[in-house]
Amino acid sequence: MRLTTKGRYAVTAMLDLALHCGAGPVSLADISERQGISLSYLEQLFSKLRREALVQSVRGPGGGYRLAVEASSVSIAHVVDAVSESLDATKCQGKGDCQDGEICITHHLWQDLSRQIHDFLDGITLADLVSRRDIQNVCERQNSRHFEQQIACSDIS
Amino acid sequence: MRLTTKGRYAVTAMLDLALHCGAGPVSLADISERQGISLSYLEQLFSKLRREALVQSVRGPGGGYRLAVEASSVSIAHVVDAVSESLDATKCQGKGDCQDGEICITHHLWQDLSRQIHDFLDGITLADLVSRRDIQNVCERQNSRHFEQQIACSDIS
DNA sequence: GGAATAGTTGAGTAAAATACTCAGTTATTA
DNA sequence: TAATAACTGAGTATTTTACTCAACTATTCC
Repeated sequence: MRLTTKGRYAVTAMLDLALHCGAGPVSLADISERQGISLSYLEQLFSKLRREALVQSVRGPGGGYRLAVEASSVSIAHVVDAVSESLDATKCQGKGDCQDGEICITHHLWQDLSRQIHDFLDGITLADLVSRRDIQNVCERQNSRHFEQQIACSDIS
Repeated sequence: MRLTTKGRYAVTAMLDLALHCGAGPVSLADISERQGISLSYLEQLFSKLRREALVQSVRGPGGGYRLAVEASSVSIAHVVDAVSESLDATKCQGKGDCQDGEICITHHLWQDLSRQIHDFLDGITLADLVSRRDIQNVCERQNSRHFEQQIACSDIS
């Protein structure tokens, strides 16, 4: 199992999208600047997020991305999964052939851990995060650095 | 955060130790054979486990390793930690300087997840695993492949 | 005392994954 | 038609993983 920059970036970008979706599509350039993620890397991640039907794209000037479904329907587990970071902690990806085709001695332990992590992240949606005070604070600080696109985080329902 | 082969191997080896500690020290060669882990790699891992005072070594013929403390006092979190796999899911290792010296928008989420994982693995000890029926079954199968060292898993209290 | 055993240490390394960059294309709008 | 911004695929530097190898030290048994 691994939760690295890729999964973290995907969640960060999706949350940025959810926080700024009040005024039409959000461009990757904006997300890149606000969240400090390379534009080219975002393009790769959003390619996967779009294939998983988590976001919709709008091309051309003024275009960008918007959530394909409501923020309250997007779980963090789904986002991490979409960029193909496995939340599975077992060696065998749950198949049970960890040691010479048979189950290894710690298989059930990692299986239990995987369930624990998945259940936790599946129980949190983007909407949950948007409504958190600590996250709104960080968002406002990020906005205040970019006057040209100052959309209050609290604009979003 | 990452939980890869390194952490899994460490837990597997420690569990093997706990399951076979009935008859004196257990050699890394035995663990290597039973669990399918390279001997040289085990040496590296046990070097760390010894520094963390989780195991004691006995040199010379008939030597090997034994648990330095009771199996009921060794949590899985401690073992994973000993081989320096971080269970922390944040980018900043909990410091809160994830984005240009300030907190990033998803910091608290990853912090919550880290606590979740840590609490889960800290609540499980080697003794807990030793007493699990499914693990005893796997252990017995592994033993039956090595007649020369057939010590029933159930020998251990 | 000498041989065998088994832990101890440090350096090195092949393979894989991560985290990107770059160059170019396509669709849309002003 | 020019500008914008999504889309795509190939390539690549860096890091990490998962080891190997070689040498050394301590202990036990004969």
